[in-house]
Amino acid sequence: MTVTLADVAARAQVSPATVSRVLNGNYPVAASTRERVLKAVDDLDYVLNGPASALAAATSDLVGILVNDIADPFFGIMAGAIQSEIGGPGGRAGGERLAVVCNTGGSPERELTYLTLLQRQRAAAVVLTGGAMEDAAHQAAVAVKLRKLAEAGTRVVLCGRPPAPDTGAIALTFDNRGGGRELTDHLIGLGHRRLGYIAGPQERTTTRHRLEGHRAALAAHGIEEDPRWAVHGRYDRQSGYEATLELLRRDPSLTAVVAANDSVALGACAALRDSGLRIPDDVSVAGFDDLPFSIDAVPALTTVRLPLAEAGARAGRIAMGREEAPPGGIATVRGELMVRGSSGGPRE
Amino acid sequence: MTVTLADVAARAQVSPATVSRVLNGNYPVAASTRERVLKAVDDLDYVLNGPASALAAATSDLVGILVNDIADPFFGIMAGAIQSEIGGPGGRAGGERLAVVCNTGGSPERELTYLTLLQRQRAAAVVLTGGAMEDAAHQAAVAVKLRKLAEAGTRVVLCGRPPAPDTGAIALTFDNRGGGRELTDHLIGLGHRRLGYIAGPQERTTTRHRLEGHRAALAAHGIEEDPRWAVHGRYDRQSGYEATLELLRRDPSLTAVVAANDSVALGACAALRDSGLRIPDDVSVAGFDDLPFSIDAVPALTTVRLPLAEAGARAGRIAMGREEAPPGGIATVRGELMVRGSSGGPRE
DNA sequence: TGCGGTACAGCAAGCGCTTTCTATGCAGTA
DNA sequence: TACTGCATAGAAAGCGCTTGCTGTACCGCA
Repeated sequence: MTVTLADVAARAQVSPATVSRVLNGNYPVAASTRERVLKAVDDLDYVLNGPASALAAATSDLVGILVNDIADPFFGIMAGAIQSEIGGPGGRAGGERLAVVCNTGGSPERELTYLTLLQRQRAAAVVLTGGAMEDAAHQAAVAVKLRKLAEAGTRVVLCGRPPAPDTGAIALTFDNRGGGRELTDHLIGLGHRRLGYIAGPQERTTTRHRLEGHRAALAAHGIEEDPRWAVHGRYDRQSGYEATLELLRRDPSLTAVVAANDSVALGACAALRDSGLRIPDDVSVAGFDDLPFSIDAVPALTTVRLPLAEAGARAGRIAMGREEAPPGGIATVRGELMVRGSSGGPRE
Repeated sequence: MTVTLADVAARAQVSPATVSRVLNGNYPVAASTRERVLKAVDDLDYVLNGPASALAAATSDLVGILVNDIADPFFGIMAGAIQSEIGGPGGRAGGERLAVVCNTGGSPERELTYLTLLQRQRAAAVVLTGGAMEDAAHQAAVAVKLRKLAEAGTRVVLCGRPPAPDTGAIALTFDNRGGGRELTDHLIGLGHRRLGYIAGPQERTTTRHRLEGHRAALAAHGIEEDPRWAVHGRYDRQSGYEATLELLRRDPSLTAVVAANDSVALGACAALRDSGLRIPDDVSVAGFDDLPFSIDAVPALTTVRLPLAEAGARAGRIAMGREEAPPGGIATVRGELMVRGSSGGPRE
């Protein structure tokens, strides 16, 4: 049937132990022997049995990356950066690792199940990306899992996600609150006083933090927020489109719309245009994240750039133990305000 | 240390065999015993050892999805659809599977390494998405691997990728040639005679097929292509921007630019605008794929819609054996021309 | 010449699970 | 009462690999 270590050993006239050592390169083997073994491996097209190896060595070369929505470039960019550092194939260092990304679709159950699955596989490391759900029970369940993983020797890193106290997880957190505040500060600075806000899904840390930043800016400038000015939706374009129409219906006098992210902002732009409003002359629009397409919006989107690739790369290195964890196990990654054409002074 | 099957067995006062049977549910176990076992599992927080299980059962619950660029929604959308059908957690059927996506970054070596890694893990199925590299040696190497995988019982499905003859792989192929042809037909129909083409990376089936479709349309209308009209680049926005400037430099009289995909088209739009040209009044632009953001371009992008999610879902079902393979193991998935604002008649 | 040291190579004991085969108990049947 | 058959449960043999420990040469040095 399939070729085993023993087959290779037989062909190379050595013991299985020697073959294993040649393959792992962690024990001295005479050059001539090594060559003989390698030749046999090649001749037989031998492929190591991963599960058997993992079982015997009590380690695995699997690294899991959890994302909320794999179809969203926000996660894709981070995942790509993480994966490239994990070394996967082609990465610089060490044994080859299977860096795999798992799509939770924003579902708490799936998140938990994936964690269990990775725990089952005795993953070498796990990176969780993006905002967390705020349901208390779920958070507790995740915390327990993370602690278990850490105890079992799996390195756990959070990238773009708030810290999980007492779990041993390293956190690279995005300063969503600060970014949101800066963005709204900018709009207020331009003279806006009536700002709509399209928030992301309820019960998500990212959603809440960005909204809090927005409100902090309003408060700092003594602007009282009208409850009609905030709408919740999903993190996608269509949601932005619908929410904007709703906002316009509720209060046509709005002069600016702040969106939870760039995709939502794009939908907002479309809705405004379809409503016969010019950007930014009639209404200013702002996004968040600065995804690649945002600069191509017309006008180009004012937004907050998050260093997704850099943060992902760093998370990947930390997960691989190739970079030291930040002091206290927590680092805050700041965004950068990108002022572009979609924001301008309010109409008269 | 970690809890094992034996620990659970001891606590439930049964043999390890019984615990295994309860967990796998493939053998009659008295209800009372089952409950006792389940309780013990719960009490001890037992988590199955994946590698051990895979070794003993000679099967694995891993399913691999290979993508060329995880940061590109083109792949993200397909991967998400595949994964949701694989069942991963939350999926409808059967035992939980770990659907993992692997990012090759378009590198042949990484593609091969990932295949080996998945082979090593004795993956239950593998789905390869997107265009293939056209290097003969590489294609042969991949073919060999795919055959090996198939022989070892791994189901192999190609999604949006040309068939791989004699490998036993099921192929769901996109009709890139037909789509490209239809798109250019449309532009020619509008009156264009001088069309620039921004192709994707060399040596990629997708690149070649789309370009062939374009040329077939030109030929069908008796238009002789000027060699200056085609430029190769990457599948991203920046590449589209640069290529468009180059195209404009080579021949300012072009009245239309056809891009290899939507991201490239977006870059093209930006370059045209920055060059003081209006779309579509001065130059028409067309993309390919119809990614979500394409409709938000200004003007909205004329493009070819590929049913990425549908194809992915189908590939996922086939990989899980939940849907029958198409006759002959090959199915062609057609695109649909989406005529929007970015294309219009040529300027005088 | 003899002995410690070094450099390899092999033996064999698991790693934690699955599964075949073999009990065992008890109900049903003759 | 004796026997067959079914429903469960357990014993034990691996699955293919890693690794601690045990040789066995052979070298250098005293």
